Amino acid sequence: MTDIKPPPPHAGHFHEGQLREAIEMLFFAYRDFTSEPDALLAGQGFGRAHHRVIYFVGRHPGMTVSELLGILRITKQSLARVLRELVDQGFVAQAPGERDKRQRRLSLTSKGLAFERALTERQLTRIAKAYAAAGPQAVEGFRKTLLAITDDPSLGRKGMS
Amino acid sequence: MTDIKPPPPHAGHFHEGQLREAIEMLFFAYRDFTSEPDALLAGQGFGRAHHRVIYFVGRHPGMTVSELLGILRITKQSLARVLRELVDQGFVAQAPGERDKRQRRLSLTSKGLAFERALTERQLTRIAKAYAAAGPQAVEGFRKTLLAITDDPSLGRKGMS
DNA sequence: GTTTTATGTCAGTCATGTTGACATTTTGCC
DNA sequence: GGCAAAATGTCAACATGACTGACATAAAAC
Repeated sequence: MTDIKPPPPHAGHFHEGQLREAIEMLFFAYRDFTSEPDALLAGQGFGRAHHRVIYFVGRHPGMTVSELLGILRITKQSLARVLRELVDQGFVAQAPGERDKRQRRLSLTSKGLAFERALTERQLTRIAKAYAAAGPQAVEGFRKTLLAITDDPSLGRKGMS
Repeated sequence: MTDIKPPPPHAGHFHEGQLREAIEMLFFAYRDFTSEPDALLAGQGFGRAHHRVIYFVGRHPGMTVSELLGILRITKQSLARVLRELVDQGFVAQAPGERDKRQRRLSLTSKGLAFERALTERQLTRIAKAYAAAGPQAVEGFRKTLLAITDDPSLGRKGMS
């Protein structure tokens, strides 16, 4: 009585079991995917929040604090602590904007760049192995489906200029 | 000098840009995917940890605490707080094992079952839409690739019986 | 010249994870 | 029968990363 459920009327033409499999795959994949850089981060007294900042600043050198907040979707108070530690310890550099001097343009120092590579390398390797094992056609389906799961793939990444 | 990097020697036959796209897609998809049930959870004074417990107990009625700990990969102390709240508020039931009376077999009450459906429905709908939009072939690639990203797809789910 | 924007900061709180130590009940083995 | 191991619970202390609310400053924009 507790495990046989009628399919919900809005589930489209997929079985609920297939959809639940996706829920669980996302949970397990993300858990494993994020677990690797943690040892490296812990060695520096950092956490995942630091990784995210380092990653996106490395990806978008010269980005503003506002842009970073838009990507991470956290409050500026949450970001402030993490960012201050990274700046104080010489991983991230801040520079006033040229046109708009209120902005603090963010970039990685060479120390930050080296750390970013060490952190991201583990994840790149994991993805590379998975992509190679799955094959190009599966990767295309992976990309297409994952983007469809995301709220709006264009926002929060490059859309906010 | 900061954004042109040579491809790492171990990245296989995919460009680093493609691999970084995957890193970012996983981040954004998972963030959006987990964001929806939060309002519902907050209304009960719960968080994501409660959702995970409710989800997996609903998925595996009669599971033991050890099995749940193995899936979630958190400490028993972390689980204890969440589980106690769910039991106290009548979402989860505990029953001693028949053969092994040390065990507390976990299951959802009818109240818990109703809440599980309300919570999971949002995520099922999201996946169903994405699957429908992407098509069966893309879904197959999605599954294959996501499983390859996961450490060992057989462990931590059904393999520990 | 006033308002808005970009950013920083202080203070308090909450959710969720951790480690370490210890208690209880039951099982399983000699 | 008795003792070790297992399944679970619990207390205490702590770290991380999120939140809200309030206020401060400098620069840009109208």
